[in-house]
Amino acid sequence: MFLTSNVHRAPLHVSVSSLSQLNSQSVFSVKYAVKLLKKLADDGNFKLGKVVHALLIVSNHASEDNVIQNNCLINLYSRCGQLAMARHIFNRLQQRNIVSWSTLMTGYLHNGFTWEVPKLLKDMVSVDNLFPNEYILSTVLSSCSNGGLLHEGQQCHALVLKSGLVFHQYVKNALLSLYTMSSDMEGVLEILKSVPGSSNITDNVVLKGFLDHGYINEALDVFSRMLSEGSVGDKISYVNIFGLCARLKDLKLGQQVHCRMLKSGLQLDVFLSSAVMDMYGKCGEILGARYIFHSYPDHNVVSWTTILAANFQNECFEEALKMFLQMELQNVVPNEYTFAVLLHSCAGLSALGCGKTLHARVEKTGHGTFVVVGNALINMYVRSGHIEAARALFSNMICRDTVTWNLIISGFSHHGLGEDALYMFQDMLAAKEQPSYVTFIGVLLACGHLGRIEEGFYYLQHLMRDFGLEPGLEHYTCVVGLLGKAGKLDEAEKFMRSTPITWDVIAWRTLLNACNVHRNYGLGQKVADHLLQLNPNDVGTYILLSNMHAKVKRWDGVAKMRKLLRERNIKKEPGLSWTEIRNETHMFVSDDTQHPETAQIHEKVRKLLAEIKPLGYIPDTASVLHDVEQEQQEGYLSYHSEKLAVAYALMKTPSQAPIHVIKNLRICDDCHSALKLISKVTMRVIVVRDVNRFHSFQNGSCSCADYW
DNA sequence: CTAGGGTTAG
Repeated sequence: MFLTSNVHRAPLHVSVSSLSQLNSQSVFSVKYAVKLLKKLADDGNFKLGKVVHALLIVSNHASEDNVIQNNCLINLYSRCGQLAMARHIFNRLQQRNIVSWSTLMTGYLHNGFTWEVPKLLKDMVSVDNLFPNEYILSTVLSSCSNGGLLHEGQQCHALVLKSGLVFHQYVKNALLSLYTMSSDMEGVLEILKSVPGSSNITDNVVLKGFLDHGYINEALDVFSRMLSEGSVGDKISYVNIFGLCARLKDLKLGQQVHCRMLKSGLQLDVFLSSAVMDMYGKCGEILGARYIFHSYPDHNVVSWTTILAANFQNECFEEALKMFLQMELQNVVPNEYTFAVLLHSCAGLSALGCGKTLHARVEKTGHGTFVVVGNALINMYVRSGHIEAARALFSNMICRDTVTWNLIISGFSHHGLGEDALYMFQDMLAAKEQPSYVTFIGVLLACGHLGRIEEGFYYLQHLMRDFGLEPGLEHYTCVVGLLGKAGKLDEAEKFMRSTPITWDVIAWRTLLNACNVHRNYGLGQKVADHLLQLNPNDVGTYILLSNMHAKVKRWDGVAKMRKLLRERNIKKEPGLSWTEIRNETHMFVSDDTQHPETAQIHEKVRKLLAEIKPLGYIPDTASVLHDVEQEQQEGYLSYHSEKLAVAYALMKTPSQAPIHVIKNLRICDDCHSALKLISKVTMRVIVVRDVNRFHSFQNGSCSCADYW
């Protein structure tokens, strides 16, 4: 074993056998023993450390009053994770100094016993009458921030001020960490303002602190100062700066930083490669993330989870699940974040079977008790249409956070369970959980479902502000939907014109949709014109407009829309529906003839339509453009993808089983009325997830109350 | 002889 000494002399060759030569008094100078012990402590070499300790005892070099050497021994044992031994030596010291205390404290801190460190400080002051120096204070402050000891930390701050050691950089940085830990960013700014001087470490502490607490402009300030001072030097700085780019979703900036990093010659390590992957993933550049993943092949759980997350964030859900299999083959053990990403990927696919398998697994491994996993499970069940499973999970959760509440509230809203959503919101307030920006989107959606206009406005104009939240575009769009659904179209339009905000396509389409449902042709045309001005190639607008023309039987309008679509060569996404039967996903395209059982499926659809005709089903030819761009054909309706999927599921599942179908577009009017009646004649629950919401068809009606 | 900053979920 080679130990390289940091002093100017030839490297020491130290091994157990060569140490036996040291068993004579002449070789063991005190100075040499200290150097040796320091080296062994730095390397965490417990085995050799013990040998040296033993030799010191045997050779009568271990005396209780050799303070420096004993401090080295305390350091050695605590650095090797042998805290009990370190404490034992400390207890037996005849003489000790402030370094003995400092070393012991560091031992407690690094071995996770953070709460013991302030107690040691108390003992040190009261028993030995020593006043803390900069070493002691920075260690105690670090212990307080690591252990979340806010109260003790504040007391230390008082000591720091008393001693005048704030101006010591180590102490200042430890204080900054403490204030960051307690989310007191104003306190951080205060310290930065009053204490001059900053190192790379200061920059990194505050950069990460600002980032974690949403102080983005302050983080950018730090970054630009680092650039101007040329101090973007080491890996940790880059990790934090990539975090900033990821947060900003600024791909250009991220690429520039990446270039700078490459030019500076810094080599990737597992932290840095994860940070770069994460940046590319969050900035929507999945290829960049994959490139980094392959260029630094020494992966751990975190870097694996990062690449899985990058795939998930870029909607490569299947790829994320596939890569997990590779991860398992490499014997990398997943953690709670890994499971959260996987469950969210299942949610993206509505892959219930896969989600359930993962659910069983996290229950078995114990990961199910982590909030991130619980949240991901709720999301997975919500998004695969099993709102009751989500409800049960929610009520069994041991600890919940804001996200948990947001998920269940918006889950209920998307499933048309407005009452449940609002009750949950009340529960959330009763549980003293702070509602967030996202919470109110779910709440306003619920108000929309229930037609509670006044209540919605109360939340928007008063309650949100009571919680210090400024309503945003999403909330205002919910209000447009709320007014529109209640048929107050002119008010909705007035609201849009009078609210000083830049409305997006989604908001205008919400109004257009309301005009469509309420057959307000005049306003609808106006809104559609505006929408087409914003985006002349927007397929969604053409479809809604055409449906509207059809509803008021303006066939010339329908024909015009089709002509426009053809002229502008606008291709519509094909309508797809899929359903999972016994862990297998079956995909259907409208007018599908690829499926091996096409003949039987079509026969089933015809039978179902014949069965519901006596209940009042009239094929609605106007909806056709929803799924095809060609001229409408007689009988074409029968082959809409969701009808095929439902028919197939009816053929292949037991008579009591609920049916779940996922669709990539909005469900069309005709399928909607057909499925309502099919749910009645077959006595089945049919849940369809379309792009916007869930439709739960049961006994002839739908949870969306025929408005979507 | 003793002290500080880094990656993954929404």
